[in-house]
Amino acid sequence: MAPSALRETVLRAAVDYIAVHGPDGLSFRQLAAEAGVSHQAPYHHFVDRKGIFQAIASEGFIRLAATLRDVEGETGTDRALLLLERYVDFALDNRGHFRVMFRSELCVMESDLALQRVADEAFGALVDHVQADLGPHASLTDIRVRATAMWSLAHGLATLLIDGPLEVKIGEIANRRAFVRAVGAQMMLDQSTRPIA
Amino acid sequence: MAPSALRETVLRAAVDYIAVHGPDGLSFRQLAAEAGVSHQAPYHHFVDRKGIFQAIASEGFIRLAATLRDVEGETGTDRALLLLERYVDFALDNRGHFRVMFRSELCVMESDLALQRVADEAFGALVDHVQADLGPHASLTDIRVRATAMWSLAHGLATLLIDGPLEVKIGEIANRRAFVRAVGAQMMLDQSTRPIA
DNA sequence: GAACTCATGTTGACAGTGTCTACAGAAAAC
DNA sequence: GTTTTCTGTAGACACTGTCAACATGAGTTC
Repeated sequence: MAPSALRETVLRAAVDYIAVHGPDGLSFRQLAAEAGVSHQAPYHHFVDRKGIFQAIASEGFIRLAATLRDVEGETGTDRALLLLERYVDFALDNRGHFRVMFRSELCVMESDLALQRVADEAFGALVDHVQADLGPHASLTDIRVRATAMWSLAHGLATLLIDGPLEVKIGEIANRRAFVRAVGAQMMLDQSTRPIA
Repeated sequence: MAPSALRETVLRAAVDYIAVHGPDGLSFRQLAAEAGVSHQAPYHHFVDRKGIFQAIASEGFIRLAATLRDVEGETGTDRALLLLERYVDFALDNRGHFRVMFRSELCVMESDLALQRVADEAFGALVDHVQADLGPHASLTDIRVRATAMWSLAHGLATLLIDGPLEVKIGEIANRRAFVRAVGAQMMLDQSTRPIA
């Protein structure tokens, strides 16, 4: 067996489970059983039950950072819409990771410097885009506010799509991409160009 | 003892616990012990472990609906900003509820029609505001998109403030109210009136 | 008033869980 | 060649949600 193949096996199984059932019912012993090892074997790869969540979150933030860094758009609005779209895509394509990344009870950032660093990387990617958008003379406050606004919109939309009652409340969403773009445009285009009812 | 005083006691204790530690580690037996009853007594008031989460979510949606219905603002922007502010306030003042309300693994809407109804009420309050804003000739699509955008922004911001690494990433937020308003204004004012860097 | 129902509590048992400790062998380091 | 480290096993512990059986007392029905 390749070095730490068990770690990889267990990690994949955990991510898959969480993507479907959420993180709460995840059982270490069951993961071990599925992997065909004793109930204690996984603990040599993850200190804790929390350890596996930290690993998943870390992987998630690395992917998210890469996703956001990849975004390139001409104008500010273009870029903003793309960022929103990619963020939501990431969340839906990586439910198992996304559901863990923002749960402070599961993966405590404070105690894990490495996790903190990759999370910084992801948020840094967003801030860099905003900074490039607003120009070199933007105040720190403006950057913080705009970055938070964009992040909130994207995060809220992603969360409501994954866990929330959005689709139940709002009806079937035929074309998700188009819907996400419309939501983004609703917020990020200036009023004059918005389709007014 | 008043009728179902135990139910109330356990419910309060659970909400308080969740507000601090999150829902995952919540132990029925511990709640029972704290209330000074046997470990099975609470099960006469909540069918399940999930039952208590459903009860908490239900209470939360009722409060949220009332909060949103109370909002009255002159212009559309005024009202939108107020809705955002109240949503975030609600989340921060009712962490115990908020942390449960949007976790589909904890409280499955599909199986609980009453819960579904109160959740509808809350989202309906938002939609009504949007509808009043956009006027009687607004298309259903426009209403859906705008309501989703506002809800996403509010929900994302609230989530990031409660559970997420926002404050860690963005630095100390001296005046939360002002910051929330600034984030809202960033998104909801038209470009011409935005403070451009 | 007697009998019955039902809500609310009790106790005991069960399998499943995370975690601790102790131990075994194989690979790597010295 | 010896020692240390990595990766696995096994058993035990307290704790959990849940099931079943039973106690009790208040209200209802006849």
